[in-house]
Amino acid sequence: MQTFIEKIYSIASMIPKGKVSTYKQLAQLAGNPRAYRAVGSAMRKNPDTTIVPCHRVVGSDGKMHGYSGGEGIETKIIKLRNEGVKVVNGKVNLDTFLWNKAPEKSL
DNA sequence: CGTATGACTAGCT
DNA sequence: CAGCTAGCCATAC
Repeated sequence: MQTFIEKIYSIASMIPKGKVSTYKQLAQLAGNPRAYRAVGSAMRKNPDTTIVPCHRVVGSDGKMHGYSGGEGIETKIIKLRNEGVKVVNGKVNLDTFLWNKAPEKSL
């Protein structure tokens, strides 16, 4: 059993390209929907952005709160756009880019 | 073990 | 809509 944070890394690392997830979402998948605060701490201390695409993690409103890499938010937005995610007004349309942990086969 | 911090979220003004 | 407060959890010191 690793720390809660390590679990977060594992989940965050499996977020598909062109999709984003929220801190609360990760907390839920980790098993602690109330630990979204710890999720943010994990991202902040993230050991490697290459294995932990924290730039694909945004807030509940699709808004980004911070980023430890590059220029910070700026870099985060650029990375998302490079992944195909449209960032408008510094926010992401969760209705379109929110990562569904269970991609339904039909809709 | 207790205190302090943080990339959060929801509610109120 | 924007700004602030309170509640919340895990980690670091």
